[in-house]
Amino acid sequence: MELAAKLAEDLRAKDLFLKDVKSAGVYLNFFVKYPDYSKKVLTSVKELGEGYGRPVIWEGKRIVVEYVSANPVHPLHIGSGRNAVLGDFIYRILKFSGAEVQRRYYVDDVGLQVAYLGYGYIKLGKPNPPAGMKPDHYYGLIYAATTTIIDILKLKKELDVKKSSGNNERVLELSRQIDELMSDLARIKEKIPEEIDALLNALSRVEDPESEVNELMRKYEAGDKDSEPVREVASKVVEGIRKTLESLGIEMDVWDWESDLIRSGMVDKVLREARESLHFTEHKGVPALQFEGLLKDPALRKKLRIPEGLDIPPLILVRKNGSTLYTTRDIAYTLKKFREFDADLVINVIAVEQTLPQAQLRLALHALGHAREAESLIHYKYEMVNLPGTSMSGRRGRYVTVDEVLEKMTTLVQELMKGKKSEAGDKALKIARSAFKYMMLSASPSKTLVFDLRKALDTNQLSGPYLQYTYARANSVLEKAGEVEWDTVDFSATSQGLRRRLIWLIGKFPSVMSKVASELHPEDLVHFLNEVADAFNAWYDKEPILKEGDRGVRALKLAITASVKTVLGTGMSVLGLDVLRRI
RNA sequence: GGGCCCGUGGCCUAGCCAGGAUUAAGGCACCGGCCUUCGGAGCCGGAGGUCCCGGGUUCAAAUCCCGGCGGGCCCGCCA
Repeated sequence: MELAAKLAEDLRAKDLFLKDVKSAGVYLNFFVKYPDYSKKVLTSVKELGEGYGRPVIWEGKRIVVEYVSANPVHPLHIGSGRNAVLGDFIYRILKFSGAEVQRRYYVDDVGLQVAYLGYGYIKLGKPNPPAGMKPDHYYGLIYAATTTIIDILKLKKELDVKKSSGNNERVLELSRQIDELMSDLARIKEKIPEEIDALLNALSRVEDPESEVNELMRKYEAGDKDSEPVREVASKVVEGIRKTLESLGIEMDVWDWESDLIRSGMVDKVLREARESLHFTEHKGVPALQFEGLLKDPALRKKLRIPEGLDIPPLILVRKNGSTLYTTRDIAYTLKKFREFDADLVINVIAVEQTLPQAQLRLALHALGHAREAESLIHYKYEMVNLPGTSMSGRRGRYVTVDEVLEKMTTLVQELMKGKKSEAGDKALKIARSAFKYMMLSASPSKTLVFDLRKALDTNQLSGPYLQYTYARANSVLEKAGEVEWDTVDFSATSQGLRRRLIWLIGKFPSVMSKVASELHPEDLVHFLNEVADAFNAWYDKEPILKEGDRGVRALKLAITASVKTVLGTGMSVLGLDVLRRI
């Protein structure tokens, strides 16, 4: 209690827009000189404009953000959509905060998944998509069909064996699994019936398709000519993905192909480094790194942000057939990202399910002598996006694509815009994609998202457009008003009701932004902008702005409106929502 | 089995890390109002809560600690 009184005394002595400070029990009550504070806030917004609220915490840093990086085997689904939207937010907030930022997409064309697609593609005689179907959608179906058929054939083989051996329990289980896959396949077949028949026909004549896929993968990694179609089909899928990102308003600076990385010799170099490392081992007969020694050091664990209870198995570097594994290549790729951009920090936006390999990656970097890179590699995690009832699966063709969500939302927005003073063009898309991004940004990344398309398309739940609408409303008032007469603003009229609250919120914006920038939590900014929009709309309804008779008060109201517009505009553009003067 | 994450009115989401002055906040859905005035994609009012459960720490717990329960994810020569 005495401490509070003492503090009050001290604070009173300093001049921080404070009228008075009183202690009340354990609390300190601050009384702000509202006219002075308001003047400071509003003129700051006026002078700094779009720079108002710019945090300085990343000033001068060089940062690489890797995001999306979906495998080139199917279209972007809404899980990748969450990744894309979050990654883009990170790019924007870092850039706004003064960092040099580079956006990279890692095309994993060397892995097993692309080999499956390439295999099906070759078996079908390298078909082109039918007219009107995007390549990523078409080849996504081929990919799902190929993996599903191969799995069915494999299970059937086992079923035959188990039947003759009389293992009834296993027979039932296998039959059930096969039925499930058959129904997945039937669903795919509705879209590409001819291809499915051709694939079934071709694959059922192959003795062991799985090992052929593996062989194709090995050849591709080795740069064998026979495997060229793999790159070809992956490129077509990537082109489709690029289009989807474009319609989301998301661009990349660099597209890195994993196969190029291998051809550059960087992966070989990593393998040589690994063999010389103290942590090198043979695990089950193949080269690996083991981290037991490193994990015993609590200080290092902390530096590398290895979750406390996490058990880290050895990292296998090379398969028995000589091909490398994803994380092995990712070691080389991480070094490439650091070097090519001379980066202080590399942020990987990757789903939480990859926590373990990302931790292994940091440990491996450290083990190979790249301590700085290991410590400066951030895994920005986000939780999964599931569909009501099920989870998505690329291998089975069970997913909701970003394209179809955007398309449906755009149509919906167009309906709503009918009869309004809507200008044509891509405005409906801009509103729709902002609504989509808003959904992805408003929930904490640490929460699982259940994506319900019906809810996404519910007109009344389009909260992204609410911000756009409020911005357009403020803009409209200002356009009608002409210039804000800053010299005549009456700052003494700032202390009541909603004006006071609005100025308070506007003044809070810089501290909100620096918290958001340091923690990279988009949801905090989303909620703040909602507060601003709510306060502005309530105020707008209560107090006429343009019709205000008192010149000084009118100028004040316009200054507040202009500041709200600036804050909303800056906040929305950092989130990646389209800022529209009219909607 | 082990590890990590999540659990807040019917549904969704803030607040939790840095415990107090928020009477637990906002949106959807629900009920009732507001278009002769600056953009009704809006505003005002109402109803609706065991902050998953149980202990503990504290003057004070949605918030911290321990133990449960429910859901998601991981524990591959997949990524």
